[in-house]
Amino acid sequence: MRPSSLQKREAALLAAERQFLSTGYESVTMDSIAKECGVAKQTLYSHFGSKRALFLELVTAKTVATRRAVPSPPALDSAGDPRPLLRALLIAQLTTVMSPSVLSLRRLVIGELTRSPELAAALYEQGPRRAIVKLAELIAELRDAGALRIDDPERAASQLNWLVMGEPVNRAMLLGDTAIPSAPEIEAQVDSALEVFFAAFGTGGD
Amino acid sequence: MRPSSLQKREAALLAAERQFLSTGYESVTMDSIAKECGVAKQTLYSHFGSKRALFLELVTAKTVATRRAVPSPPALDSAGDPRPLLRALLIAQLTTVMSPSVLSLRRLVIGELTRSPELAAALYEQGPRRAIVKLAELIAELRDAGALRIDDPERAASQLNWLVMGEPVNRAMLLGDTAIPSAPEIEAQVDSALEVFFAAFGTGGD
DNA sequence: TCGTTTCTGGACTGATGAGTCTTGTTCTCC
DNA sequence: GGAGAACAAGACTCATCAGTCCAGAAACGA
Repeated sequence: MRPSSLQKREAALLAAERQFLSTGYESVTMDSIAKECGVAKQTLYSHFGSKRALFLELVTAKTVATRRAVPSPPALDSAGDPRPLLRALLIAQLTTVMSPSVLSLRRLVIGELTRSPELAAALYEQGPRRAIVKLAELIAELRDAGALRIDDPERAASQLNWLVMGEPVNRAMLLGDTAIPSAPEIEAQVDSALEVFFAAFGTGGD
Repeated sequence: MRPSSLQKREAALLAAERQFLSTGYESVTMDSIAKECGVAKQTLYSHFGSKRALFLELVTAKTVATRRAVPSPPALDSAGDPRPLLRALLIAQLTTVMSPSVLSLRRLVIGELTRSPELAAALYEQGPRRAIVKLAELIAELRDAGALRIDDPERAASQLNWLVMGEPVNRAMLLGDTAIPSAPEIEAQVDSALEVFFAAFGTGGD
């Protein structure tokens, strides 16, 4: 294995990512990928075997990379105000989801659902499912610390998650990247969701 | 215009709908549509002009048809319990959205976003946007009747909408039609959303 | 029944794109 | 410096598909 071989491989994945994410599977050609990353078409085939295989590898890698980009919930520091913790986590999650490349990946995978249900299932597990599980863990801790009045943390996590994500994700899916909210808008979205959440589940003040 | 001509046209749209919704735009051929509806390819072209035009007409018609399938909120009958009204409307909306053909349409349009942003924008307006506006109207009435404590009915409507729709829509987008909830599950989903909503915005009892 | 319009069936064109093959070149390691 | 692997460049095969063309059959209106 030549060292330059790996570089070419990375360059190919990068070009493939850009093209697949921006125009979908069908309308991308192996020639255009080869041209963009300055590599012979044959090299693509010797590295990945087929267009489909390249696509699968790309999407899988991107899915995993995105999962890693979402931070874990912060440790619970004694009995401080629970809201800032939830607020920070939700802002981080929403900001990650609202990035153009994550949105494109989501659109791409949804469009390919019939052809590659495994990709979509993986994205579901690594994305929203995982986010909600993380959220549920934090919510359960807060409940145990007496800061929330909640029966089913998992359900509450899902509700809070979609209270935050529903509108922005739906808009971005159908209206494109111009509908991506700014940082202050993201904060406002999280804050108004938390108002509802704490009005429903909060114990003490506010 | 021959009467049989219209029938052929309808048959063509039906076959096109089935095929486009189940496998996406690119992988459908004019030959396969012609074959399925028992019509010569030339007839398709004389009716619709091109594959793209057929697709656009199909999706537009289907979008409008779906909008019409969602019932309007019922009239406010004096000062009864507000919950059954919201409950009935939300169940109807969620049930409509959770039908296989509506879900497929949504997936299809999302996958074609780069190629046809107008279609996606139209779906957004006729679908979620419209549902939320309807919901906001009802919520505003309930607020005026003293049943809810709410500043911004439109925002509250969006929150309630995604409290109900978020989880099921996301699952159906990524996990396919096997993730469609049953009727009792739909009711349970609406009920648990309404619990949160009324805990946050309700005035009196409960 | 006659003339017109519409449909059929299938052949045809032209373009495109996945995947292969060939020839020669450039690395890397020994 | 030489052997073998990985690469470049591009020609080539083969299949598919949108859209056209045409000759004949069928349906319609008057």
